[in-house]
Amino acid sequence: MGRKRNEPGKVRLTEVAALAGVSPITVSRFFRNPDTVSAGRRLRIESAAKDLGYVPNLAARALASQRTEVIGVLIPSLTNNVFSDVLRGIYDAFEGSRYSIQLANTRYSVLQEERLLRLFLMQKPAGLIVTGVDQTAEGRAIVQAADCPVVQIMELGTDPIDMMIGFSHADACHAAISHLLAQGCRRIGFLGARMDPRVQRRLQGYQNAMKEASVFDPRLIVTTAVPTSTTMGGSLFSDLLLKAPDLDAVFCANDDLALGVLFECQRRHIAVPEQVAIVGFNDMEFMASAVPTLSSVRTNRYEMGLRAATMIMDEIEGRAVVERVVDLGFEVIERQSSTLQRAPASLQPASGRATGTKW
Amino acid sequence: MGRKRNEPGKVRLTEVAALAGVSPITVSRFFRNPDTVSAGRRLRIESAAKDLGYVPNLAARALASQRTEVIGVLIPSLTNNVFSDVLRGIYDAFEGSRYSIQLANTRYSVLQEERLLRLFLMQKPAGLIVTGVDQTAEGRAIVQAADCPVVQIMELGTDPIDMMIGFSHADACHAAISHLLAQGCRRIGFLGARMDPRVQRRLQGYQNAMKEASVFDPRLIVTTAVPTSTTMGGSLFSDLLLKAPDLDAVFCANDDLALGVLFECQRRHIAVPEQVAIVGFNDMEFMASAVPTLSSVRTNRYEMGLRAATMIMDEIEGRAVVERVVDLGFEVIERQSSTLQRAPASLQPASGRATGTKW
DNA sequence: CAACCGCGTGATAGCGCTGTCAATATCGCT
DNA sequence: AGCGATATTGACAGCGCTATCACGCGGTTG
Repeated sequence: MGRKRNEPGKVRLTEVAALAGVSPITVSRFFRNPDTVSAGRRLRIESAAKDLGYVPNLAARALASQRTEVIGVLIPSLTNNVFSDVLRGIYDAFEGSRYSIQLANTRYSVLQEERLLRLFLMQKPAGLIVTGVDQTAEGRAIVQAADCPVVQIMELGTDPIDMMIGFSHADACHAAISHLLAQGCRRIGFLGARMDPRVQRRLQGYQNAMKEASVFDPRLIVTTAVPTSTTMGGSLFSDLLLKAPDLDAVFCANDDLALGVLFECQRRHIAVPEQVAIVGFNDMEFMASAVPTLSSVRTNRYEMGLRAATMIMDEIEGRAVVERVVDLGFEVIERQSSTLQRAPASLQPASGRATGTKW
Repeated sequence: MGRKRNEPGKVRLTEVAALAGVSPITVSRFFRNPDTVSAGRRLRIESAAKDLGYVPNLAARALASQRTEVIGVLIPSLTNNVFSDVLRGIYDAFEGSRYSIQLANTRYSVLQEERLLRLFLMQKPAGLIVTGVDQTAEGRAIVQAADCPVVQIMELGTDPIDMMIGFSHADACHAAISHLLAQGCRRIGFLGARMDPRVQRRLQGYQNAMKEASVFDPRLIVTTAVPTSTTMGGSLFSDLLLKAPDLDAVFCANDDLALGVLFECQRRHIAVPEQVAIVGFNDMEFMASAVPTLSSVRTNRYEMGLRAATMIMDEIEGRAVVERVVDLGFEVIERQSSTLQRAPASLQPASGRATGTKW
């Protein structure tokens, strides 16, 4: 009965301890906090471990210590480059730290998200980063059960699970529309793909801005549930032209769409910005090199990832995180595609940053 | 001495077993393989687990069973969308399976890669997916020590660690240059950024093709170590124009560069393809919607990820993987940007696929 | 009809590490 | 010299699960 013992050739803490002439617990301490071990033993342990090629067993460590150094990250999509920027920030922040990242993608499904959160829970993660504020009640409960620091990223909301970092998509879009209105545009179209919660909020910002200026017209809105792409930008724009041939500007909920609109304009010989102004969203790198250069709304995605990760680490390591809801703001980048002769570009771009609650 | 016992309120296998009126080991079996437990107990265990909100402890499972269900994935960059396509394939393949993915990025550094492999080793991964064939000897040793299925992706090589899936970058580039030569181009530039091993191999393919056609000229090559971007495409092209004002075509080692070249041509009023033909690499989505549409070399990135993951799972689960080195080939997609009047586009695009060894 | 098989179940011991507490060594100070 | 404070080390037990073997039971086999 029982299981067979300790196959030879296996290198455990015990083997290292034997070779170094110390007790196993001292070796354990050496790996966790070298400073607590005297210099002499430190050297002996170090060389013993190297000689034997010792590799710590993370599972045993996690079981004994009742915690892990795994940070769970939940994002809706791997394809959308918006998230790769955020991820880069997250990975950069954890780089060199003892934490490792477990990445999962929800495919924009809250049920999937729930399932993945449950999976994360089995690992007893040290921290969680989740996208958006639209978790199910069940999802929130699971996160709470994980009993670890949590950061919601990408958006802001009134009821954070724990911590939160993002910006107001509605306000950002509102600012972009205001810019177009200031340029004299009145028939401003809205193109949106995928229509995830954040794009919905941009649409809300658009509607508010248009209504405030008394130029709202539902025919100016064209959306699709299909994911964003450059080609989709072209076809949504074609649809829009049918519904509203008199339009003078287009706001695109993604830069991919904006690029597609630009190409479609080139194809149809529509002058940009003279006949149709274009503004995108996210300020991807290519926007600045297009011809004409494309206006967009800059969002601080890399910084968002970086700071979310830092907030998690601060919280774990007992450094009080005072700013638990961070508004990173945005900036409307005015380029040629939305700069009309009749109203020369102002030198100070409109930018938004939280001063207190929502701005 | 010792540690305090079993705090109450904690739900372990034992608690579920007690409520269901069976032994803990039966509950363990139920979770691992429900079929081995009789129907009556199965139901009792199921409801007991649900009532108590039981969550298995992965660390304990891993420690006791001496294995995990973690697949380690090493890629050089999160920003480069080439890898996000591969990743999507990998995630899709493991979707719904019991495996979870641990993703790490090497930032194109073999030392970093070594460090990350060592980290993976501590988790006793069930499988590894690594990018490229240029691991250090030390890195290969670590991978071998992991004693699990390994797939190298993105390229092919003569000495696989275990399994391999990719295509020949040199051949793919060679085919693209052959296409341009067939169109009558002779002064074909090469633009490359980052110059990682795969881009180096594309450059090699370019050089071979140009030399075979006796039109090689080192002044036609412009590269940079800086990462690729659309803006970089424009500036590399500007550099190239200074070195070789008489060029009639440009091959770009990335589609981002190709887009940048197109914009730079628009800016300088250079007619594409009449004055300068353009071919990119990877066939990103936007290439087909540009004006003019941009030629590129299609690579099967999504399928590569999908199949790499499948190979890993097959190997773990004992299904023999016979095709251990898979050449996915590529396809030169001829679009307007490289279709010259003097030589109308052939209806059958050049495509390459391995027939035996290297083709 | 004994021997045998296979299924479902349980008892036991152990996976490799760390939390806890105790013991000892070292040091500064009165 | 004597005392407490601090640094360093060790013993022990246990983290929650599973590998292994043992056992009972009904059915098949020669």
